[in-house]
Amino acid sequence: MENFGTDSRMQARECSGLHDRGKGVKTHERPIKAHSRTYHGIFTSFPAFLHSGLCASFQDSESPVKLPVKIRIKIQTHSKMTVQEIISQGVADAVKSLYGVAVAPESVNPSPTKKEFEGNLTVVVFPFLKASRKAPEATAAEMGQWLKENVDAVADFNVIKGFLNISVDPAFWRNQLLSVAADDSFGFREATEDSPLVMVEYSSPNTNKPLHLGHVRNNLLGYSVAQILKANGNRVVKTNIVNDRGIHICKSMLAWKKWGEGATPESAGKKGDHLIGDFYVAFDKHFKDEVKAIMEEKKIEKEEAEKLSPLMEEAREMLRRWEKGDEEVRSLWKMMNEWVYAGFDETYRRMGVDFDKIYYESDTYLEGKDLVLGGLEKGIMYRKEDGSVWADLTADGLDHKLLLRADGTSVYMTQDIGTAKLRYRDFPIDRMIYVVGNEQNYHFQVLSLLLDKLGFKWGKDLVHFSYGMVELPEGKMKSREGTVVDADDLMATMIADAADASADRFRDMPAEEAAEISRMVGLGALKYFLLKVDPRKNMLFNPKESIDFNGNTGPFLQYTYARIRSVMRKAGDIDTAAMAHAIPNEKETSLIQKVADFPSIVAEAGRSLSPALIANYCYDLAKEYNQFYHDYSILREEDMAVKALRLELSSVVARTLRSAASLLGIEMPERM
RNA sequence: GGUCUGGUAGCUCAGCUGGAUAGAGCAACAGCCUUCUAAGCUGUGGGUCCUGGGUUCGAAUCCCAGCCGGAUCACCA
Repeated sequence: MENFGTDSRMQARECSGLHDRGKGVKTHERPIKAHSRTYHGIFTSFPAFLHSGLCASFQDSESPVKLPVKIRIKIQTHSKMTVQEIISQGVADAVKSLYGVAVAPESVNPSPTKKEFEGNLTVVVFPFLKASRKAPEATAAEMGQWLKENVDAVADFNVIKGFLNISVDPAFWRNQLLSVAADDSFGFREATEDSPLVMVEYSSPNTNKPLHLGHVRNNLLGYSVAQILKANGNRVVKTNIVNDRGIHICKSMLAWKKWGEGATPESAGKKGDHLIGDFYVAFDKHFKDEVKAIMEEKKIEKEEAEKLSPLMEEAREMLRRWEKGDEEVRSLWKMMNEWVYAGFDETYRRMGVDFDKIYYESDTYLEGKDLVLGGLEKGIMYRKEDGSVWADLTADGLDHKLLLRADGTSVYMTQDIGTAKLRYRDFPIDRMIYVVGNEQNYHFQVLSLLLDKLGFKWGKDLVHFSYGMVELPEGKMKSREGTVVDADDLMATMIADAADASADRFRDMPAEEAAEISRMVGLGALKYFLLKVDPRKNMLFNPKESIDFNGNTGPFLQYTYARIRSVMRKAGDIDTAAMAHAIPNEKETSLIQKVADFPSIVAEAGRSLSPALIANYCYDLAKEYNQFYHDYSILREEDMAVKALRLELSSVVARTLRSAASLLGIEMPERM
């Protein structure tokens, strides 16, 4: 059985040093186990982070809304209220005025009215029944009447059971549109010097093979989370820990020495990471053959035969030489790693992700030792008779954890402690987010505790952004033969498919522009496909069924954007003055309402670190716009005020779509 | 076995800080391009929201128990 969820673990057993955080692909095939369960939890156990200062304040532009006389003074202190905020405040005032009970406006939370009912915003009045001491219907009616009389924005209301549906004066929606349009950074919050400094670690590959689908999910999630945090006014440092040392690299190196015949990326005409990956596969093939031969010759079990393998012994010897700093091994290692980095850089560039600071495990793997020994002195750790050093975490509901072997060498955990130390030395970070697959949940739980004990202020609240595996249909994956869903291949396929799908449209277009659009669309489809689902969930990827370009997809968003841009090109300047008296119709109103939601979506995505939330918002907005586009003409509209309003609305929708998509790393083509 | 986690339409998924008749896309079927881009729009069919209890005016959503799937519990990383 091939299983990508565990291949590195299995190899690691053979010796030491394989640490590939960025993966996360496995076959659909499952081991037979009596009872087992999976962890897909995103925030392992550090909810404090979620409630700390990551939410945004937004809505910045001047809002010319008129406020009701009675409460004007109170509201003037918040001169930039959105329609929703006006209603929330109004409801709070209604409860106070009618029933003498104080309610926080933030707790009111009016929701968009369902399509089947009349109105824009709905308030559920059940929570106020205690205050009113009346039936739901009577309470809703009373509050509705009060709002209609006292809040200018409220044009009308209706009551169904305990639901108070409020119709907002369309003029307020128009003013909302104007205020959104005037805000160039609508939905985003600028970072200041005092903003929290957040470090996001993602990708984290091994240097023995190219990036594959699991890394793609990791990279896109990490990049998107960083974008979302930035949009919420955080200072963000994107980082990557490259596992550039260990037995796995030695295997590739050994294979290259034995069978490589001096091949280089240039001579082989291959990206460096792919070339190294090939040698890794070659090693494995020879190793397997060798083990099989030994098993037959000596009539022993596989495990014993593996121990006797001369090939593996050679690899181990190479690792020992590497650790001693042997010049020949080191220079080969350096050369081959350079090839891999060149290949990775190309993949990252194509994917559109980047890093502010890259750490290499060869630099950090010795770093944690001092901290552990320091912890030993402080009594945080203890030493066993054999000399190994442990932490006792039973008080926290976990086990004893080894930190230094009897021979004094480090383990994975120690390395991560060391890396944390270096990072904190380089950046005074307030928070740390590790984008690593859910298989490492336990590791990060322990790491959090240990860093906290060792005095890292962000240790306790570190976030393990834990995402699910990408599963492939049964039998599809043959890792040892190197037939993973390769990141470069996948991207190339998507782009080629996009080009095919667009062939007709590209006829009158320069080849260069056509290629650029295909690139955006192909990658947009891939990114949206991977980001629209809840990160916690395992996801199925069937390479045979290519990713769709229709329906709830990235290209759908891009198409909507390109369509609007096309209209805007034909429209010329918007007559803003004409718009002053336009009254939006029902559809326009609901679109404005949708757009106005964007800042709160960004804030919520920041709180819950959820690219999927952004993706779903994009889809809803595009869907709504397409309906509007279909039902109403813009350029042919004869009423200039209405035309101006529709243009402005279209322009704002396009801008919001582009902003939102940028949080997912998706680019918007001007035409397609 | 302990811990964690997922189970919503044929398929892929939203909804989960409790609110109205559970929503999309794909697939199937039926419509809409002399009109701003049909990668679009409209409609039809399709559901024991895993099961059973509980809390509540109200549960897909919260709690408990169970069933099914997965991860993890290494001197591997």
